[in-house]
Amino acid sequence: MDEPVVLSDLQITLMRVLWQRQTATTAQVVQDMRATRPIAHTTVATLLTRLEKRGLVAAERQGRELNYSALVSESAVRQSMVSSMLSNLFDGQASALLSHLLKRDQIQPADLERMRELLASQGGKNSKGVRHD
Amino acid sequence: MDEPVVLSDLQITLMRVLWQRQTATTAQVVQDMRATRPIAHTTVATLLTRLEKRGLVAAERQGRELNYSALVSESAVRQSMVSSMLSNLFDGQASALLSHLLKRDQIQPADLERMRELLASQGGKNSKGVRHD
DNA sequence: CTTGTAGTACTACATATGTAGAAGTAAGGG
DNA sequence: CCCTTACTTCTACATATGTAGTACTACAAG
Repeated sequence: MDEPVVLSDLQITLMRVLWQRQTATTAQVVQDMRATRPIAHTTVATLLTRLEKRGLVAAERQGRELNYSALVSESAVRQSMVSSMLSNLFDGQASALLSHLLKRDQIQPADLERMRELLASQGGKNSKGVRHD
Repeated sequence: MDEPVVLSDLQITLMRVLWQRQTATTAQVVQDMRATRPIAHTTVATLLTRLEKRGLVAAERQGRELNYSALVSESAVRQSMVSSMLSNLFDGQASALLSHLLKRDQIQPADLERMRELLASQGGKNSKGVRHD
């Protein structure tokens, strides 16, 4: 297993662009990121370079442009960040996290419904068919 | 509302000591933190000073010692960290987070049961009895 | 008193991160 | 061909963080 991947908010915002578009040039990343907040082209370039140095994204030359693509999956990042938060703040108890969610975050009714379904479908008392993707 | 409180893992580890013991001297924090990993007394002192500067803990002189106590609740920290992660990684969908938990983290059966109870007690209003079984 | 002990305060340094200007350069429009 | 545009690369700097040594000091044990 690779080490846990910890990313800052900004880095996640950037990675999300790469996860959505399979691959993206710096300019495209910039464009998407600007949907949220202003940021300089060079800033994004720096971020990408650093992420590349860290082995989290791959850069491929396309003429004079660079085409970036993610080397870590969104799922993997979620994995390490969630489990880190879980063990750090909730004693590793998923129920504690859920409890917090229910108490503090206003959840859309539809979302709540979806959560119920998820739990229902997730093995009852005897969840024999353990599957993972 | 205060700004969102973002803490590093190490800082959380430290805060947890303060949350558990109502109040603690540097030495006590050091002791508790050493339960997990080695760390120098002065390092902890530095961390505490910085957290104080940030207004997250209060220091009270007790002779030549300093007695620290938390100024932010664990709940508040959970709040900001969870909601940040939620919006950053899960599009703000609690169900997506839950789904991830169910898929990727191995949850104790008892914990799973507890989660079901939580959801059951939560939204009687909107649950239209959509049962899956 | 003398001295070790333990505590705080100060200083230091490496790394990560956010931020972006400046310099260099290739490519397209005339 | 020349200039503007669009890119990358380099350099720079402030802040946060992890880590801890050194210096100073009060106090307890002889």
